[in-house]
Amino acid sequence: MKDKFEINIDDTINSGQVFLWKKIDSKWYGVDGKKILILEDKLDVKSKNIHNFFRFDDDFQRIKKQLSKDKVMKKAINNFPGMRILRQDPFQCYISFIVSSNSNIPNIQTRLQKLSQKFGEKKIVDKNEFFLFPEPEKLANASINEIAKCGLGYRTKYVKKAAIAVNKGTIDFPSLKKQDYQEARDNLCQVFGIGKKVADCILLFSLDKLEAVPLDRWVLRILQKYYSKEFQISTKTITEKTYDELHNKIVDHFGEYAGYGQQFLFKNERDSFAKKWLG
DNA sequence: ACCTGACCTCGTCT
DNA sequence: AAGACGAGGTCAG
Repeated sequence: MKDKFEINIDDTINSGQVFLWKKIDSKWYGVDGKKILILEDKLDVKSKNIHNFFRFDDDFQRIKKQLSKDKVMKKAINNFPGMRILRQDPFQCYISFIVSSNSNIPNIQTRLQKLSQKFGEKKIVDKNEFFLFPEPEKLANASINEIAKCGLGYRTKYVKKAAIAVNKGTIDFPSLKKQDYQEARDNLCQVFGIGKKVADCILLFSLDKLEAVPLDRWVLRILQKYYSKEFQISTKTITEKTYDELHNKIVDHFGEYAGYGQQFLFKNERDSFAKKWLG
């Protein structure tokens, strides 16, 4: 209970999970699907939205304790004890990570802002203008040309197809939530433009699969740097096969909350290189 | 089955 | 100032 008050909003927002957040006069405003969430210094613990978004239903102490068996992890958690994994709107999360491929954070943010502005509903909150995240139907029916204007490059066709899959019901988020990790991931990977890394992001950040560990360039670097003995990383670029092998070893080592742990390692390493976060 | 290269775009660096 | 580089990957050959 006490722990709920120790959340660090800045660290949580700036950990590469979410992109449509903006700080205005010491308050964070963010788009989460069809909602605009407002985060003040002290979180409103009674708000159902906040409860859900910050995963208050998780036993964070237990997660922390289990992950801290590993020394490097323990240190990373101690550096950012107030950071949390968020439970995002699944469709927004899905599109966000599809457009994230081979990109950096400012770039991803711009794309999502443009998509929302073009296809999402306008909302005024506290005299500030926001755009809700577009409905699947809206993106599914948008022309390739219009989507391309949002600066998606070759990801344009991914987004269009992915939105169609959701609109048709081929991809159904509530069902994916009920499936186990492997099955849900296999299903997500059927979508054109979703590989294992992107699938893991969607699973971890919006579908309650805390054992999903997105293996990106950063995580590989981290593993090479601190875990060369535990997991021998042969290549810099990860292949289909090595992805699963490595993932299995990681879950073996860190346990069922490995995905949660990955976030701490990631945040810790990124901040030591002072990468750009959201403003 | 693996491995390699191409891929859109944008911000940053030189 | 223009050109190269690389960024939280994926797909096709």
